[in-house]
Amino acid sequence: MKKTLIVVLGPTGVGKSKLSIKLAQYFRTEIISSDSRQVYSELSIGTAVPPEVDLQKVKHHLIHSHSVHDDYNASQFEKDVLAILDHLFREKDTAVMTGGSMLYIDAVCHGMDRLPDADPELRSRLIRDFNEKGIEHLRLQLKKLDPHYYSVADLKNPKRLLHAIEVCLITGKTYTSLRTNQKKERLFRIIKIGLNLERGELYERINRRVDQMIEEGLEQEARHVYPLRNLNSLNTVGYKELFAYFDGETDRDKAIELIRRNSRHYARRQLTWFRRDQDIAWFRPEQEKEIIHYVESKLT
RNA sequence: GGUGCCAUAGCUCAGUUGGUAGAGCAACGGACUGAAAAUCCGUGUGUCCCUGGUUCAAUUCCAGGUGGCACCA
Repeated sequence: MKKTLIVVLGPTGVGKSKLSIKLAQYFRTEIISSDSRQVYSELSIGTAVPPEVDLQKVKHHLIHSHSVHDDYNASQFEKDVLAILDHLFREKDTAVMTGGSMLYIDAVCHGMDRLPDADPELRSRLIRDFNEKGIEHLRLQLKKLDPHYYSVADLKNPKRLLHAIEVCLITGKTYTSLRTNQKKERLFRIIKIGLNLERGELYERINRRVDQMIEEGLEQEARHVYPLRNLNSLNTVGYKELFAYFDGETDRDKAIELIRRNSRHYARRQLTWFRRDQDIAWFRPEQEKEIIHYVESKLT
């Protein structure tokens, strides 16, 4: 029998975790989190890690598996998930993956091209150059290293330019030549379940969840990691806004309002990304029966 | 009940010496291959409260109405 990965995706706060537990229980299997921030063990409240009771019900993978000090990325995630699945599929026919990190989901479903690991020293040098000389400097460098990518790149986006440059410098090849634009073959079947709500309803849920996080002690959690604020892992909604408050740049209410807004913006970006994926079957989060029925119809 | 002020975008407001309007915030659309909860690009979405009058033309002027606020009774 062909093994199956059931992917539950959707905007933040829509109710993915709850449904995933139901699915995992129904199919007697385990859950892999596809959330780029829940992997960090220092973060719980602000990343909406499921409560301990839920984690007890079903085994979860890649939650609190790393530290904010670790360099983690989508490619590493792809490798980690494939290893977990390899192990899991020896015993189970299905597995559930749930989370909203778009690139991470695609890394598992489509695969990432083989590129070199980032060299921390080179990266910080390039960042320093960018800060001192501006984006024009990055553009000129890229134009020399990879004229083709330069012609199609988003020339206003420093991260994109910088990454292409570092890949060229490390490999001695052009970034273009390493981008295959091909889906990787997977040995398992993938079923994508998308959860969504009417926009106003979703925003209400997001706003309410932020208030709940504050009640549960998000401020204290953020204060705990405040000294590490420069780590990329802490460039995260729910923390960066509170850091600004701790710095005295805004007041508390303003910071909380910004968390709400930035969470809404994040949800929108997620929906934009998912919209173009034709493989997703969309449901409302409470349609458990319909979803199970849909999955079973795909399994036969 | 009387007098005065106000009514313009989802919100707070600006403006048009009469030629159908614009800021901030919010909102909306898009991109995305190893930092992705990141990063970047784009978009005013409007019965200018209603009805009538004056006028070639009214969101703007006039009258009445409705609603809100303030003060006086």
